[in-house]
Amino acid sequence: MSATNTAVSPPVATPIPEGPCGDDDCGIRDVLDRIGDKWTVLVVVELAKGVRRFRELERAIPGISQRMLTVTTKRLWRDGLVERTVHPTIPPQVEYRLTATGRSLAGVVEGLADWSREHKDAIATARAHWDAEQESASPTGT
Amino acid sequence: MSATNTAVSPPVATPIPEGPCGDDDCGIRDVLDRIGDKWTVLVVVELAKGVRRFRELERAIPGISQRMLTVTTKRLWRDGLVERTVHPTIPPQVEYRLTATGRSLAGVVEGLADWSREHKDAIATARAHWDAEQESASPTGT
DNA sequence: CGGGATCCCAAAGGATACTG
DNA sequence: CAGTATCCTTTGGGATCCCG
Repeated sequence: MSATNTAVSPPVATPIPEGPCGDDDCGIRDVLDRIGDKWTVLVVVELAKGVRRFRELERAIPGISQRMLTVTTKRLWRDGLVERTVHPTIPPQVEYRLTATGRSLAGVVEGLADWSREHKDAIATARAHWDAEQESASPTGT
Repeated sequence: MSATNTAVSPPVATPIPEGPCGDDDCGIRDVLDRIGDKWTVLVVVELAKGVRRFRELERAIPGISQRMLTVTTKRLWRDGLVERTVHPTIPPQVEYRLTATGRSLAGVVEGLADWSREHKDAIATARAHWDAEQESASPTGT
């Protein structure tokens, strides 16, 4: 099958680059490649609250498409950050829960959220200020 | 070794205010929109080491294009995370340095890097396991 | 040196339809 | 319910040229 595009099936080729620390990278790229996408951390945060089924996650994370939820959970599962329990009932029931590694990630992500809450006002202010300056510096005409 | 949580040491006690964090987002999206791109944190980490000129940053961060460095630094500047000092000499000289907010972000990012270093092996292993299982579960051709 | 402006491509992600 | 397969739009970001 010639997959023209990135579908849901192949998360197969995602290299884990080497992170030489002490000089530049530190392996930060590695983390960001893992959690820097649009939904991963939200799923992790939600799962940090307890076991969730697919639908529950979908409802708990407003705006996520079911495709992205599938992709994201699969990726987390693959990386050993979540466990996936399938109950072969009808209708099917699948439970997701964080592994120990996943929980540690949730802890770190807390630090991010914390930082965000602390500084988001300052950032918004700085941004507004900057925008004002730029506008007065380069008036667009009319 | 591990900065499991709040790694930034806020000047005033921030005991996780109110509870938007008990329902969904937490404001994590906000952080990720800011640092989730390809270069921002690398620039922040580099600037955490001291004042840098444009060229110095470019050389310190292998792979970055000068356009992305411009975009990234400007974004950080706009958000009040870096200061930008222009020396109107010939040739021009522009210095970048982290603001207090920027430094606090660098601290948080340290937590991420920390987590990455701790768990990257486990993740790589889990991933290899997963891939093996999936391959044996859906043989592509043989 | 330190950018700004443009072009262009690749990847991420949203919408929808189908299945067990 | 819990996915999978496709299609299509949006965005990120690399390459290149030009300018003060």
